[in-house]
Amino acid sequence: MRSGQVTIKDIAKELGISASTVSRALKDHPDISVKTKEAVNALAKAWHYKPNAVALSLRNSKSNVIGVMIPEIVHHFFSSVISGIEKIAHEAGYNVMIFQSNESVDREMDNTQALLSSRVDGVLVSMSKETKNYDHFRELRNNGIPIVFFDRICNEVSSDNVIVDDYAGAFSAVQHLIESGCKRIAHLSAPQHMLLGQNRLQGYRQALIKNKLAIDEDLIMKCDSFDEAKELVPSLLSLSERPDAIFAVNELTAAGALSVVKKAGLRVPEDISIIGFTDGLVSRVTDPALTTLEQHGNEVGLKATELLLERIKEGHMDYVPVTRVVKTSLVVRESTK
Amino acid sequence: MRSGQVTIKDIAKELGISASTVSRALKDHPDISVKTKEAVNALAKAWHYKPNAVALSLRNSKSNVIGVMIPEIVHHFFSSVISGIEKIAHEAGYNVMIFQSNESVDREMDNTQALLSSRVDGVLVSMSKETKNYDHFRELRNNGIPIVFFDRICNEVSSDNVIVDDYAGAFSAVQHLIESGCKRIAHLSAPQHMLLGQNRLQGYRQALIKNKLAIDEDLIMKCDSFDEAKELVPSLLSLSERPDAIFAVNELTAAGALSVVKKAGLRVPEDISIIGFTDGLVSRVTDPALTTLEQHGNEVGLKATELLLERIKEGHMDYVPVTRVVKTSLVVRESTK
DNA sequence: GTGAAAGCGCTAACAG
DNA sequence: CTGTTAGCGCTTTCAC
Repeated sequence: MRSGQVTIKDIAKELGISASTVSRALKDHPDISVKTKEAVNALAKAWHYKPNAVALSLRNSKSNVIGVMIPEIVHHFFSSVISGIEKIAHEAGYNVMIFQSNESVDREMDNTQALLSSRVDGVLVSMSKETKNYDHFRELRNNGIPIVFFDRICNEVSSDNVIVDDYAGAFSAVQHLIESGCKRIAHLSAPQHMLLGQNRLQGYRQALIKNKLAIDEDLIMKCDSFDEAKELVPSLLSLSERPDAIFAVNELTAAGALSVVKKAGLRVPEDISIIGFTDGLVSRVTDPALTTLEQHGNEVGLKATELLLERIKEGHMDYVPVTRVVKTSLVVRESTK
Repeated sequence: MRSGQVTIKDIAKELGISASTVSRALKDHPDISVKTKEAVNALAKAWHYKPNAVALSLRNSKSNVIGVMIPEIVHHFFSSVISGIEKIAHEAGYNVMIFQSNESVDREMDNTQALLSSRVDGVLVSMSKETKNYDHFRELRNNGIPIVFFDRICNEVSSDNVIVDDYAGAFSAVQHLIESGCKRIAHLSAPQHMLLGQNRLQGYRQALIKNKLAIDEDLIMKCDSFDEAKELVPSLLSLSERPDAIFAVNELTAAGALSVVKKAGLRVPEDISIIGFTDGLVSRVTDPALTTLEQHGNEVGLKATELLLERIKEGHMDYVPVTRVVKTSLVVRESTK
């Protein structure tokens, strides 16, 4: 067996013909005689010939690879996005390269260099929490590499976005709580420098306003993890007028809140209703199971990839960016009335 | 701005020198004059020159890419493995390409073709449940591409493996139950055509035997999902001599069992202890929180990648395969005594 | 119908 | 110290 994989040249030599003829035969070029084609194809098959994608990339200045940069893979939302990306990409003949930023801008910038070096045809990005400077993203654009941001998007770089409808989702969550009779609804929120955090808080506020309920700033606090909920929710419960519902910015926070509420001897949902934005399967297994807003990560991945592949196909960078929105859906389980 | 990215040629032309000089200057070759080096580096920086990894791959017959093929990304265990892979790979200057099989052999074979075409330097694989024929993996090997299997390994192909110590993990889980006073321990198991399923069952059996407890086949059933647990566990509880402990093959199954047990009015862990193999964060949020066997997916990814990179470095295929084992650890929470 | 040559970007051997 | 050449694998004019 040759060292390395079989090349067109190997086949050409064996058959006593030229490499170009083999190349044409393999792609069924009309000029080539049936006899030659058959011989070439037979040998290619017998020898397990696989076109060298690297050589093709170089020749065509097209790698058929898309890069994905996310904060962390170990996060149900992101892994479902990747799953969607991988599906669409492979259907279209693209391979997917993964880069984690681990919420660090430095890693993000490093990764961008790797993305640039790899000559990926396009990039899907969800920014790190730390990112405040966007030059590295601009550099991708400047090099003709289209970007689609998803979830954690970046308004400062002209590029396409796919986002979850955080505002509407939050609004509908709170609306649901209100319709079931809740009046004092607390919000455990994400940091406000993230668009996502702002939008969810806005949805919360607007739902209260629309229903003519007072907004009590004491009922709003930055709290977005299981442990933080364990730490901070007790203070909510000891308010003179304690809340009768909690809207949490993600499901783990909701689960933390649930656990605190139960430990305090309060019933869910009778005394306090709880609802969370979801990104995992935690909500199904808590007791009671949590009512949530399904974020459809998979869908986000699909949409973002479709958009990116379109941009790649267009082949130029002077397009008008669009923002596509994936709707959340309310999944009512047992933690709300 | 040029179309496409800056090349060595662009820099050479601008500076009126040859491409090879630029190449050498960029890698600080001792032959090149300081003046030239400075000029080249300055321009390279100003023009944001990035070496074209595709051209390098072609020239060196080395892509610096490793391929990862897993059943599903949306699975906490697998995403933590990928996270470990990505970390080590990027530290070593490798990029990571992701391929999902979705538990389908056909996709697995397709993906293998893509892996071959992409000229990846090595592959990390966790097999699909469906895979019974291993020729596609052999083809990778035959083409000089080292494989490291992890978790769902394949004994029929001569290659390295990294596995979780399912046997010892199961053994220690059951031992823990026995030490806390349980005598009738049920096992909700994975399908037995999977090595993992066999090993966990064996660990269970051996722990019982070692402790001179009877093995009751009625207490062993194939049941490895949340929904299946909801469906099948009631029959366990209605046995004339009902179990006083349940050892589940994964955490979602354990969570399902927990939910059934509680609905039946039994207390956990007083009446029935529950323990599960873990791969996620579900165990922390159930009530009571589940005692589990931590599988250290991240560690599996690290180890597998280290091994693969070693093989790639060795640069030949006549090595003696090794199997590395990642130990599980017992995390005692509230669902056992 | 088929072959020769050139080029994608880069580097290493060989020449000066 | 620097340039020329050739080649990694493939395709695509341009010849014949």
